[in-house]
Amino acid sequence: MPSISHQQIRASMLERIQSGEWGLGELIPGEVELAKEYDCARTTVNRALQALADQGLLKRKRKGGTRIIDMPVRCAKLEIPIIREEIQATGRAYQHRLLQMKARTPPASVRAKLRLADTTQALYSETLHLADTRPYAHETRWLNKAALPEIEHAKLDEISLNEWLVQTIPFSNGDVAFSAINAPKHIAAALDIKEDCALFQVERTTWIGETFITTVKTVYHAGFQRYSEL
Amino acid sequence: MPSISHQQIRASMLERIQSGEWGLGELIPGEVELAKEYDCARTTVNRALQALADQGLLKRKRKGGTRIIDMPVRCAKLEIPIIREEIQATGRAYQHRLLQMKARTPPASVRAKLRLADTTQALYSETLHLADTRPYAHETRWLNKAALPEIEHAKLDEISLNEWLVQTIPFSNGDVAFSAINAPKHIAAALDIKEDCALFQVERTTWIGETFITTVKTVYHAGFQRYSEL
DNA sequence: TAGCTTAATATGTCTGTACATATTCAGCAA
DNA sequence: TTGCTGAATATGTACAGACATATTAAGCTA
Repeated sequence: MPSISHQQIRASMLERIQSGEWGLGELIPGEVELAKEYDCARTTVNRALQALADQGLLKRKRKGGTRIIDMPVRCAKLEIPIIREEIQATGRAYQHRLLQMKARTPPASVRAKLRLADTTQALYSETLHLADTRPYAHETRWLNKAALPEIEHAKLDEISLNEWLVQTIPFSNGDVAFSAINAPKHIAAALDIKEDCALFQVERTTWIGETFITTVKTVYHAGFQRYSEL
Repeated sequence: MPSISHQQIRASMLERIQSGEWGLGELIPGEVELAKEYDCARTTVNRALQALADQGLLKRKRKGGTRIIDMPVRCAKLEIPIIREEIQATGRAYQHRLLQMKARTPPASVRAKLRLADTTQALYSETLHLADTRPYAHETRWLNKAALPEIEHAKLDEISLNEWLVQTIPFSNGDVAFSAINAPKHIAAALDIKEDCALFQVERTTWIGETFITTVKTVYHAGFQRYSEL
């Protein structure tokens, strides 16, 4: 007879939390006691507890014991897919147009994000992504050339700059900010909508270690929604 | 001399992935081999590998081995704090105003979200959240009365409906959608901004098991940003 | 009473072993 | 060739034991 699994324990504990058996901020029994209750090794209970703590439902402290979080903070795990994937996943055809691309001296806000010196130039680009020939998103990007000398040889007419980066620097660190903006004239024109229409905007900056790679603003078509479970 | 920890192994492996030593979609050595390399128990390597797999960098299959993800999907862990906390964290004073609250027959879209029958009534409310007396966010909520009979006795002049729910049903399931909207007239008025200004909107529906609790639209003040690392 | 020291304690984590389970692959049969 | 069967194999996971470490609480001292 197989003994209880850490997943079962985790599920059982989740229920005890959701049902209110273990109330907000309350101290729950120690690992040894729970191990006795579930009739398994302490290691197994530990694993279940750590998972729940990772998930943000428990707070654990040495000697202090484990307690239910007092002020639960909702967390949403948002996936930010590659635009091509996102479009093709809905069965539509993907296209992209490189509207602009040239080396320029970036404005101060971008210099700050990429940690660039005042005089340094960076690669500026604007790309339009289309789904079945209809505008899907508009992307404004600044790229630190020093971080990516290979960029000169990339065939950016075949794959989008976006995707070239994912292939070249697949696992970078980064931050994101979500916001709403009124469409400025040139973006409204590109997306073929009225000026001042409310649009969903994602700003992202990525780096590896001390090297700042790129910062990008993606503005989606009108009515776009980003969805997630929690 | 203490032996290597699973965190160190994890960091080391992350580096090997980021540096490209282990390329996209590539098969990496098995647990036993890595354990030998890092001079530790297989369990320890396993733990590190599982963490990286959870994080979405690796894909593991029994007998198949462990490989680097071929098409990495960026994930942002977004925290959705209680508005009061969010405001007080910036050192400002929090206030809220219950603008409206009454039982009504919800429109079809809300009925669908809360899985309500055509005739059922639900509790409708509008709340304005303020930071230092300035409008911060406007909240429109529908609440399934059947799921929460205790609502009648809640003192909603003392704490916001929002917070009453967090205390009563702290750990529910849910989904969220982020989008941008042009401020409709009544929200523009409440937030004291111009009509049609682009605003960040969060729509959330929560449930426990088969019981649908509430659905809420939160519209934030102009210029609001939701930030996250990835 | 305030401040320091020490013991008690709950979680954190590594080890080595054992067995479970999914998946691949080679070999054989129809 | 197709389909089945069983062996090989990499990960998944449980266990017991040991030690590490942070933190609290109690006891002692000035």
